[in-house]
Amino acid sequence: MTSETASAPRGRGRPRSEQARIAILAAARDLVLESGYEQLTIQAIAARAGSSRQTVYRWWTSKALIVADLVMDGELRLPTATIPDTGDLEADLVAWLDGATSAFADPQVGPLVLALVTAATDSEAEARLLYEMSTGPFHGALVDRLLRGADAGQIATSADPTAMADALIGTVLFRALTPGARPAPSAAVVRTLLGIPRA
Amino acid sequence: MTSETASAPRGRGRPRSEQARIAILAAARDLVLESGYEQLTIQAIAARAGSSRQTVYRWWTSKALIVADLVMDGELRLPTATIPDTGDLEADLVAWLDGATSAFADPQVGPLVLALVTAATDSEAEARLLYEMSTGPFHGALVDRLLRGADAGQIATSADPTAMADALIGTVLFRALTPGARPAPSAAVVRTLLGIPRA
Amino acid sequence: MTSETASAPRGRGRPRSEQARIAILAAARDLVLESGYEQLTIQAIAARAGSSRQTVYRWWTSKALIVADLVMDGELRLPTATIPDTGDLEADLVAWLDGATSAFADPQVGPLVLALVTAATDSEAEARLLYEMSTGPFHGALVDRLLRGADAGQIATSADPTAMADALIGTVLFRALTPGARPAPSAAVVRTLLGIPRA
Amino acid sequence: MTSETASAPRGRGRPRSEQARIAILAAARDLVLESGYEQLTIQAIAARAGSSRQTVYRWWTSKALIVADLVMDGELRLPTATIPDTGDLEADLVAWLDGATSAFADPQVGPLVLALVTAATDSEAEARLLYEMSTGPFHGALVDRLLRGADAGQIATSADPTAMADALIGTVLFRALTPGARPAPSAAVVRTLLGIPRA
DNA sequence: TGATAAACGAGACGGTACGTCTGGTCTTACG
DNA sequence: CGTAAGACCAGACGTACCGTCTCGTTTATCA
Repeated sequence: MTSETASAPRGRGRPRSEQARIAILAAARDLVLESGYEQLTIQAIAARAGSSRQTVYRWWTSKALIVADLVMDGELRLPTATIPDTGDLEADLVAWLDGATSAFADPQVGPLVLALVTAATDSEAEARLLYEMSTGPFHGALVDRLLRGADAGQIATSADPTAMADALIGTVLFRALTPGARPAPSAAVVRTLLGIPRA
Repeated sequence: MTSETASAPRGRGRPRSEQARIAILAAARDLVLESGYEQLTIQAIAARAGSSRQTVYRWWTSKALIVADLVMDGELRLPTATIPDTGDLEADLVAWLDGATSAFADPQVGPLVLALVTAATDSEAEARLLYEMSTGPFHGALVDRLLRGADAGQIATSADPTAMADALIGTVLFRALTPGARPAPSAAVVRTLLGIPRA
Repeated sequence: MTSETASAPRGRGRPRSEQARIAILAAARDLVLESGYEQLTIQAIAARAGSSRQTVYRWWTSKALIVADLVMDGELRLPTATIPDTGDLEADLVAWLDGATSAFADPQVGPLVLALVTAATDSEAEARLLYEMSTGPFHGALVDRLLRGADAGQIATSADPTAMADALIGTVLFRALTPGARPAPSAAVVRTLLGIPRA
Repeated sequence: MTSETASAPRGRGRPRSEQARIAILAAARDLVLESGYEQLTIQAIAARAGSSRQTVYRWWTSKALIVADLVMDGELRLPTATIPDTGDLEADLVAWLDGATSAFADPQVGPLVLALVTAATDSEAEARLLYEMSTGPFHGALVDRLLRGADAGQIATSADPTAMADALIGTVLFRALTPGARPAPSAAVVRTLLGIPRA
């Protein structure tokens, strides 16, 4: 899926090169993983993709949109894209939080997430777009899982599912952005949120 | 306080110009507020400060360090720098979270916080530095307040103070980075964390 | 003619802007005439030419090569580029020497010749290049004219044409570099070299 | 001798450091010999001399004046400072010309002469000063020697001593500035100038 | 089947910012 | 008061990208 139009405009001229599109996204992904979003340049993307800078500019108007397409195309595979549902909410959330945290330590994933965060700080419009494409679905899936847990009576009556989802994702962000801090264990976070006394 | 040495080296040559230091920090603050961290350039800082680029480079080696000094020098005044302590933990935390959230809407504060976040994604070293200088103290103050609340029996036994601080700051980050989302009310977040049933 | 390739490479990309090339050379010529070679900067050339500094750097790697191109492109019009041949060698040489000397007094020419001299002192490689492009042809033309005069018996048998050419050009250099000296009259120089007694 | 005052200022304060003056001139000489006049910087001179830049600026207002002082102080030892007088003018001039030419090949001398030439092209005022301090005396000594030779009947009646001196020094300049050219042998130059038929 | 049209690579264009270097000046502590 | 030290403003250096603009070329649709 491109950032311009969902499907080919089916015009008269030469059709868009799918090969170039794939090569550019792959190059962008590799470069982000190697050096981070700040050091990412259109120049380097085009060079590594073997395409021209003009071709990049023709289809994407900003670095952030390229990164957004990485998510849409599944180039960024978050191992935490789905929240497990074994019936035990606490265990599921701990597993998810641990998985997300360890994913940031993976050089194949961490830099891309930071890239999304940085791109989000560029402008509010991009932040909204990226939220809809990446963070939003996660948040929705979390709320769904929490509601199922609530139905099963696995959440304290004091807890609000949306607030819990905010806090869970926020905790992931906090851990990603503060490599110097010593975060609380995932189990402690989940128990705190669920309102379940320590065993 | 400079990024080089805490106090003047009292050497033989011409002493460092305090006026230039202040002008540079003020210029950096203004430019961040106007256009954000991404658009911030050393060139523009020096021009607005009426100093030379060389003077900036002499004392700061990166944009992130300038932003760090903004925090140290109090150029970035977070209205949430202190956590209130009225004896009612729940009310205090709600007030703090509301204050922090509304602060992000203030054009005098929000862009600076985003600048800190972006600077943190630049490199792990800068992330650690910025954590020690800005986020870290907040986190510590939160934990302190929570411990006092725990002593007063205002926290569910299931809750872990460090986990709560992580989640609270994470929630603030989540709100800051997702302007498109509709976050849960502060009261719901705090109640969820404290494990206190809805009134 | 550029300093890179003699003719257009007939490549695929956007062709080199002849307008920019001409504007840069004209700007360099004007600036040399105004302030001399030492004060000449790439920055000022680009600014006056209305081009970017990068464009200058793309085609010329040093100030000296720009000056060399001034000669090649005829921007530097030496009124002594050709040695007259009326059949009277002595008169021709006196005319040439007077012409060359008065040319140095011309603010349109003198500074450019000094620029060539200064550029030649920069490095031996540049000196060789400039010699081949500017001084060398003069020297060759002088030797040719002298040989024709020798055939006509207008040179003393003691005289060596190459030595005479060296001395004539050397005399021009001497006059150019020593504005404080009172040089001998051109007629005396030529008579001395030709070995012809004073009338 | 300094470029400021001929004699000690005899003031009240601390007297000028003769050691600094000598160290600066020596440093300037070494740097010119190593890298040429163009690459010479006040910064590098002061650093090598172990003095401060301010001290250099206090006593010399331009690079050219430092080079002028090098000549005055004998730091630049031209092996051709005196014209031999064996009674045989032709042999003396050939010896002088050969000596001057080979001196330019000496890395201890050539760069300094080129430095003088470059300094002379900087401005007319400096050219006059340098002529009076370096080239002028040479020229005068040459004329003197030629007049003695003329008295001895060793010069063609067609020759003019001043013109010959101009041409001789000019020939030296020509050789110095055109490393790519193949100059005429010194004997040929001298014979041409003297008007003496080839043996 | 040939004209048309759009995308492609290549690469030059005017810009802006980089980080470094040097030029001159100014301000301190020391001798 | 001269000196070494060193910070100051100014500005040129050469490099890297930016986003735009021709070029020649390729690959489709449509007349």
